[in-house]
Amino acid sequence: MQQTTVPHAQPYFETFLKRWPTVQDLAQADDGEVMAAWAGLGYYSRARNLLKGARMVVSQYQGGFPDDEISLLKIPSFGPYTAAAVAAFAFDKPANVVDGNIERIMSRIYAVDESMPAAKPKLKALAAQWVSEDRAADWPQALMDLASGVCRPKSPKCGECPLSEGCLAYELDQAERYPVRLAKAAKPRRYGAVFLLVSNEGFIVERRPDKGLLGGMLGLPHLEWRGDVWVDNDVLDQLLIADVAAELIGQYEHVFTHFALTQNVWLQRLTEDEMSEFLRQNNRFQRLGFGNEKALPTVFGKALKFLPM
DNA sequence: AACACGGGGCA
DNA sequence: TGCCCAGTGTT
Repeated sequence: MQQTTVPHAQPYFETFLKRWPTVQDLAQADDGEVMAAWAGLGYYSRARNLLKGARMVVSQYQGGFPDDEISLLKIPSFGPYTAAAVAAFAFDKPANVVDGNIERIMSRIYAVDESMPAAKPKLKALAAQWVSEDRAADWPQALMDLASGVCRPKSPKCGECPLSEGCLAYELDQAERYPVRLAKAAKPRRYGAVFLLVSNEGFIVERRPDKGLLGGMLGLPHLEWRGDVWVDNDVLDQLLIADVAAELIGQYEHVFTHFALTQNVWLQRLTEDEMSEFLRQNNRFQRLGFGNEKALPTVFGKALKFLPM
């Protein structure tokens, strides 16, 4: 769930456990199937690293997880948070489990005025004082539950909080001010054009390289997403199939972590023969049948919604 | 230490 | 519109 809300992640979690019930099953999974199952969740490097981690656990530990934080931390997809969380929740070991929730609680109890993210080391040190040898798993769980339900980012319910006595932010009547965050720089905007090369059976996609944005995912062909506005004539010069008429059928907006995208949607209708011929000459592309749109990241799923029914 | 990396829900 | 989410890996 790293950086993802529980309600968003939960159905994916259920699907994953049904399809790959054990770490051995996941280690043997097909990479493309795992990436497709992750589509829509975002932060796709997590899926690649989860697979790497599963394969390492099976090869190094014969499929049984190590139970100490130091060893867990060496597994791909395990960072400081996850290593501590697994040590505590799976093995009931004392561990300093610090996620965004616990950072918020600490910043309020101690009224930490240093701004995020610079304050993170200080908040982690403060959280260390709350690690308990007794009921090691219950303490971080209780703090996280308290943070999500009571010590919420907006409108904290200090009147219901068992820790309000001694909470410096509460005594200052400024709970909502913490954690202190500086205003973020405005998100830059980029512009692009995406191409729907469509036959009666499906449409053309490509497997994106493992590194970078949407790495390892299937994607639609598109112009590079750049900071300057496209010109339609330029787009027409860069069609993958030059001798088939292209029609501009829509435009949409999509927001990534570090930029916003305005994208035009271009449609080219192909016969089955034209598509087969194109695929024969362009190995990096493949056809995805209608009905499999869920294998695509959201930014491309949005483009397909412009297809006339 | 700073940056790259998705997407959805909510005020 | 901006914030935040059971953060990690790379530069």
